[in-house]
Amino acid sequence: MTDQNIRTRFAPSPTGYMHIGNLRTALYAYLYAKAQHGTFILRIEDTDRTRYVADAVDFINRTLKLAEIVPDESPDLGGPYAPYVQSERMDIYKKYAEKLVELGHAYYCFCDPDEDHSQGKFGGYDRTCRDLPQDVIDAHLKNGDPYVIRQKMPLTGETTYFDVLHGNISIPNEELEDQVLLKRDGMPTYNFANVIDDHLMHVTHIIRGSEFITSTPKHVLLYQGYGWELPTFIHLAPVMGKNADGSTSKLSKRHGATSFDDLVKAGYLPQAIVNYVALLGWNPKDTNQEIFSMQELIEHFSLEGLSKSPAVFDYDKLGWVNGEYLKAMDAAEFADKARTFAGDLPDYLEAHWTELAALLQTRISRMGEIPEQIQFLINCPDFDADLYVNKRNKVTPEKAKDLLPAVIELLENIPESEWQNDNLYAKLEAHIEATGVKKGLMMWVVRIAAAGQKVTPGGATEIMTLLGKENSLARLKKSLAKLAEL
RNA sequence: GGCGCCAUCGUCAAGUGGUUAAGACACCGCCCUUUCACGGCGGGUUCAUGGGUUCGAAUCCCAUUGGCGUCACCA
Repeated sequence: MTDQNIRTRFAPSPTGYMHIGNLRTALYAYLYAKAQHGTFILRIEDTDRTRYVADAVDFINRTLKLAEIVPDESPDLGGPYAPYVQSERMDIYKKYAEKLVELGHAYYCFCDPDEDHSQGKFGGYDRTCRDLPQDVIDAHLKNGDPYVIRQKMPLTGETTYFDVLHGNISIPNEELEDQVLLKRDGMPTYNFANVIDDHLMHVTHIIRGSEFITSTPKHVLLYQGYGWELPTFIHLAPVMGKNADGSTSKLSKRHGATSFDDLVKAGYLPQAIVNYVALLGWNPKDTNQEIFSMQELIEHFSLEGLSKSPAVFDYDKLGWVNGEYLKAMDAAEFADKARTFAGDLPDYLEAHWTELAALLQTRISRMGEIPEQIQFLINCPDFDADLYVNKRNKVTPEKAKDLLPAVIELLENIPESEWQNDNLYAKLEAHIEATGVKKGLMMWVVRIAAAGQKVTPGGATEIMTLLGKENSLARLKKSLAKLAEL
């Protein structure tokens, strides 16, 4: 029922940034391996010295850990095919590159990359080095001249491979250039190291982005050149972002927070991000469920559920998923976590934080909204009398002016020690009954006068509870004074 | 531009020749309500276009259009 030998890998280059598209690729590779009781490998592809970023490997480790994507083999963990960092495997690539030359599928090229060459089809180089006599090659090598090793592509015919999502894909061989395998600095290129490592590490399923669809024939030719068995290819559709004009393009920084890190900082829970991202381009075949724990994702995951068309990243839906996680959180846990996003608070709010957090818990879709949500409790907004207008409850500024004095008097008689929500509510309710005013009208007036803002987390009495007696009355009086000017 | 991939509501999507074309987000309306939110109920000309194949097409084929990718000593 399960194949113990399934092995997938995530092979990022260390850029210090975990794009949401890469995270999704890692997730799917992980989910597939785990769903099949297989092995998930983390391999670092750091063959570009010019793009190396310090601490980037730590960053990747931390990110994967936060996302609960845990490798079975990695640079830190080691494993049967260590090392798992490409820059530590240079001798391996050199050996295999030379072997491919021997096999007749690659050749030495001594062209200078900075020099202009006769323009062949492929721009900066031509294929003349293919035909270099052996004695010329030997002389260059003996002389210690710099060189690269290029793959020798077939000039005719086409190369076909099978992709789980797309079926057979064929590319005419004449479209394939004699790509560099081993660079001048001795480092392998992605297209080479990737194939060597995937084979050596016994990767069975290559799950990666669709940008590699066109270069896969080159990889296939490499496997065939060595006489190696082909892995199974799965090319994922890209994650898109929505542009201001409504069009879409591959998700990038201009679409806002698009790295896992950015999203966490914006107040989305790691599990919620993973949950949402899992659904971007995949959906379970056996359920309409939308909220999944990592364990549930593993249980439901199958390659058949992968989508081959691009998916647009939707912050609204992410917000909904995150909101579901937020609401499901233990109240105390939410309060703690939310507190770290709230910033500096005045004493009265600090004292009422548990209540405030409870009000926020069902109202926000991400923690980053908290400061703006509670700002009105710290500084009363300077508001206009129009704010009192509410059609449904038939509220007008005039009515507010009529009702407020009695409320203020009532509240002034409530001792500080009895200034709690239930009591305030009870007192106001009694007052409402005594005066015969509609509850909605009265509460609206009080809430606006105290909050100075149309939409608030919590109703009139809840806000006054948070503000405290002194503060509430000060606000009410000030509001009344403003109304008196009318 | 060559080559390649893709195409179901605004978005994520189910669907694999015969369905009233699911579900979710968003949106709109109603209910609930001390505002908002939560929750409940309800709503919407969705199969890019044009040709085929077929008794029958969102499903198969071709073309067109559009989107995306790729064409580095980056990955």
